[in-house]
Parts: sequence; structure tokens; C-alpha cells
Amino acid sequence: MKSVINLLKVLSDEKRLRMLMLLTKKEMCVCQLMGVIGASQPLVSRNLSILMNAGLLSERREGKLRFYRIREDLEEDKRLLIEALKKVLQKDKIYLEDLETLKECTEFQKMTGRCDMETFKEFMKRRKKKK
Amino acid sequence: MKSVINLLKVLSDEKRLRMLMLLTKKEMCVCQLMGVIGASQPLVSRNLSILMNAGLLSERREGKLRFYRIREDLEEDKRLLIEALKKVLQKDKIYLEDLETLKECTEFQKMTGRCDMETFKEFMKRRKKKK
DNA sequence: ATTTCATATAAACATATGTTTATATATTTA
DNA sequence: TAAATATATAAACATATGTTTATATGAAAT
Repeated sequence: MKSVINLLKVLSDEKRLRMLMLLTKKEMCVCQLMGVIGASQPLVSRNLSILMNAGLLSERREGKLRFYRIREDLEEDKRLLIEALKKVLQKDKIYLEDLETLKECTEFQKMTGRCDMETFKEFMKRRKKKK
Repeated sequence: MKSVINLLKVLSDEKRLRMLMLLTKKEMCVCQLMGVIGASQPLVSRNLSILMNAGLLSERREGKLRFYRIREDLEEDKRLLIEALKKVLQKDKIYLEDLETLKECTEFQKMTGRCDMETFKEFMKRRKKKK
């Protein structure tokens, strides 16, 4: 029960839920998440560490970057709940917007050939202008 | 997204989750819930009103008593998530204990032929002694 | 080695949440 | 109509949580 409660608590924060949903699509580094979620670096890092502590993510280091992904050996209860959430959010507006932003962000990254904070800050600026 | 987040928040409280799980088994009044959960009347009432506001429960009045149950016309996302939680908690220790307590509580109620606060307070006392 | 840069962590703060105590409401019974 | 009773609500409090700002860490590049 305690672990289920904790899981619900961890995922009942909008930014964390959005981050987790993005990570079900692909591995991402901190600066990419900043770009898509539109949150500050410390906030993204803190939420990642909360998701890590909940046993949901694994981490991989590559140079200065740290990539996060959903653990492949998720416990049964976590796997089931995440599946349910994916189903529930399938047509959710914010979730679909995030997926779209992720696509654009990935393209922008390919175009520039870079993966650093400046690049994603630039991406966020352009995105704001669009609106 | 907002409604899913709120649902997760509402259910990430142990007492509320336990109450909801009990209510998937049968309709219950406030004093029965007090007996099984072992919480004070105001706390049970407050949590019931939170579950109501989240669109999870319906209420039926019978004399001085108020009976609560899971809404039969639950929205799709809520239904899905509750189903997932039921699956996840199927073998959970606290959940199974609660079901056992519910059974005993119902028997005690039949035996005494009463459904009021005194009766359930008495039930709680006896239960504590057992341990 | 020093600087740069991505990320993590700590400190500080405001706000939200769970719980208890006290009080109100509304139905029943006397 | 008054007293009793089941439940709801309000007030008060302590604790937990999300967020920002400032600082630390550790790898890479110079």
C-alpha cells in the first residue's frame, strides 16, 4: 500500500506526470526536458530525482549530459499504473501538445547538431514567439 | 490532465484510498467507515466530501444515516484508474485486512441489529483488544 | 590547471494538506 | 417542541510540498 500511495503522490504533480509521459516515448536528457516542459533546470533536476527515488527511472551518463529513461525492470504495480495512465491520457490536450513539442525540439536539435542548454533556451524562445 | 492530476492527488492519501477500495465492495455509511478505517468522524466525513468532490461517489440518505457508494456513471478515466488500482492492490496486506475487518464489522452489526456510532465504537474497542 | 558547462543539491520561502477540536445542521424520537 | 443523534463544516494547527535563488559537483575543453 505504502509504495502505491507514494507512486500516486509522485505522479500527482503536473510536471512530473508530463515528464514521465514524455519518457515513455524516448530517453531524454535534462536540457531536453527543460525545453519541452518549460521549467527551470533545478526544478527539472529535482523532479527527476523524485522520479528516480520512486523507482521509476534509470540514468545514463554521456559526457556532461545525463540521460533518463523509464526503468526496463519496473515493478509490476508501477508498470500497471503507468500503463493505465498512458491509456487515460492518450487523448489529453496537454499530453498531445507535449508530444508535438518533443518532435519540434528533436528536429531543432538535429538541425543545430547540438545538445546543450543554450540550444534549448533558444528553442524555448522561438516557441514562445510562435504563440 | 487537470482532472487526472486531481484524481491522483485525491487517491494518494492512505485513508481515502482505503475508503474507496472498501466502497468498491459495498455501499457504506459514515459510522461503518469509522469502524473499519479507525478514524474519527470528522476525518471520515471530510475525506468522503473530498471523494465526492472528485466525482467518485454518490450519496443516499436513509433516516439519520448517509450511505456512500462509488458512482455508477463514473467517467471513463476514473473508472480505468480505479480498475488499475484494484488490480494493483489485490494482494495488498492492508487492503486484505480492511476487507476482513469489513466482514467482521458487518457481522457485528447484524448481531446487534444496530447501525449507529455507539455500536461501531464498541466494535473498534473489541477489535483493539484482539490484537 | 583553469575555465566552462550540464547537472545536482541546499536554503529559503510560500502554499497546500492532513488532522484535531469545536460547532453547526438536519433528522428522528420522546 | 425539545432532546438526542448522525453527519457536516469551520477554525486552528502542524507538517509536507512545490518553487525559486544561490551554490556545489564533476566532466570536458582550453
